[in-house]
Amino acid sequence: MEKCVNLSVASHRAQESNRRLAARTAHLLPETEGHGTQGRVLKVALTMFAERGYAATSVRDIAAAVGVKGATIYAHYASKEHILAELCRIGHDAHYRGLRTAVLGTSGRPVDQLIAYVQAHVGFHTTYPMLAVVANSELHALSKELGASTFLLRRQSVELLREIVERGVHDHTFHVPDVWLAVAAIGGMGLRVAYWFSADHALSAAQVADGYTEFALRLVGTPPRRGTAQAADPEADSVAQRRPRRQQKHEFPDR
Amino acid sequence: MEKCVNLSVASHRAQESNRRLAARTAHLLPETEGHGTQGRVLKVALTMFAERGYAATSVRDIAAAVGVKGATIYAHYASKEHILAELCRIGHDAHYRGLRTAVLGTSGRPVDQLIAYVQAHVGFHTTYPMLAVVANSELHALSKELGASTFLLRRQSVELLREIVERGVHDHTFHVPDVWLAVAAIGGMGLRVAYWFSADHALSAAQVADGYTEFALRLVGTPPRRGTAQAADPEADSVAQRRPRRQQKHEFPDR
DNA sequence: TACCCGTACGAACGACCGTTAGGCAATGGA
DNA sequence: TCCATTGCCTAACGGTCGTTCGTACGGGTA
Repeated sequence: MEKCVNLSVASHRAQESNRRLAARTAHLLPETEGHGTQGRVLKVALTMFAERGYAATSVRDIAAAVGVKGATIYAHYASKEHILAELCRIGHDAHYRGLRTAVLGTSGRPVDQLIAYVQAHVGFHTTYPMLAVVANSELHALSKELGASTFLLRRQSVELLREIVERGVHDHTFHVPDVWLAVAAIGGMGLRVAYWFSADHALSAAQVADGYTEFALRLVGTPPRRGTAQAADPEADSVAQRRPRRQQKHEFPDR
Repeated sequence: MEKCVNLSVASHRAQESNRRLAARTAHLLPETEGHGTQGRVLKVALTMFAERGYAATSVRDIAAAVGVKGATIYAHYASKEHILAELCRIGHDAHYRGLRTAVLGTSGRPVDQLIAYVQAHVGFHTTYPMLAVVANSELHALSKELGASTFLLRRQSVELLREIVERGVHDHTFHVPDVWLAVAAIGGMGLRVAYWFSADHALSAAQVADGYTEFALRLVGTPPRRGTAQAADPEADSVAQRRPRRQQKHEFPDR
């Protein structure tokens, strides 16, 4: 046993079975993807925070991967925590805006809104897995001050789903034992997608989104329109039986 | 801005909105709960790993909370990673054994097995939230050698659910667009319970387990026997309409 | 009595931590 | 040509990290 095996070294040998998430490439938002050193720092930090965790990633680690010395980081960000804060804000902001845009672009019926919400929710987690992992599982490392705007966005995302479910229950299209429980279940199962999904997964992002949309509709107790989904055949898009086709691509680029 | 604000200090000021999990008391298994220093180390480490994360918790932090000096920890554990390894192993072992016992105590019909599985799955996450959080979100910090047995247990837990769903699809009681997707959704939504559930939650552990069981049954497309769940009334136990009553307490102590 | 073993300690090792200070070269507008 | 700005550097500060070493105390055993 060596004298001093430190965190970053230990994390480096993480290989396959114990990977934190399946995705291998950091995907930042197109409009946020800067081309200078500052943007590269953000992208590298995203990858490392997602794979090793915030606390296990040092400023020098990020700098080395960017191709710069540690001190240079501080010419672009006030502190390591500010980098995390920006990533969390970007992630939750994109997430919430995606949900909001999708939901607002529907008829207004709770069923349609739920479909749009889950499509956008799952779509975000398949398109930006690393952003989702960092924004969700490193949030606790953020101080109250630096995380304030992020916490607000997260509350709004949950609240948006809660209102949809509540309205669906109210007009008797949804039937759930408890509104909050359904919100937690739908939100939670979508969140977990970020950990196991990757571009080379057997299922495409659209298939995952469609499958989870079907699951969410069943979860809230909506009666199936025609038949129910068939097993084993990935082409059998059961959601298409309820709506003409998956609605707009909810602003996330296709893969 | 101070000269050197370090991780442990920064994590200490995490207060409310950004807490990693809602639970406040570490709950180790009764049979694992040692009374000596070794047991106290395990319990304290569980709390700190759950709240701050493995990498953000130092050996001296644990020692101080136990009331002992850092060097003493090494009289009981070979390394910090060995503590994490033991916690992960305990957690996944209890989880898998709970699932297995619950499923084996049923009639053998996929519906009954799924009910038993979800009850045990959710029950574990409400009873041992900290153990679940550590065992799941700190797993990536474990080396392949120290985590081998844990990785195996996790694969077995997922495989158990996969077989249940597969058999249900095969005998036409379940109808899902994709078996693996249903497994991921059911497993994932249960896993998230550990993060938001606590003893003083508005919903009891039993209500959460029953609600999620209902969700899982709907998710796999089982036709409702009589009516569906009613909204807003926590006493309306929809699962009870399918089965006489929640089956045995699947070996987790009641709260 | 002599011995051992489990438990706990202070001190230290060497590496790494986040962060700052100060300097140097290139750039571009006045 | 001068000057301010930008971007990056080296070096260092004050700590903390995981871990080891040598020691000491206390109780059970031979």
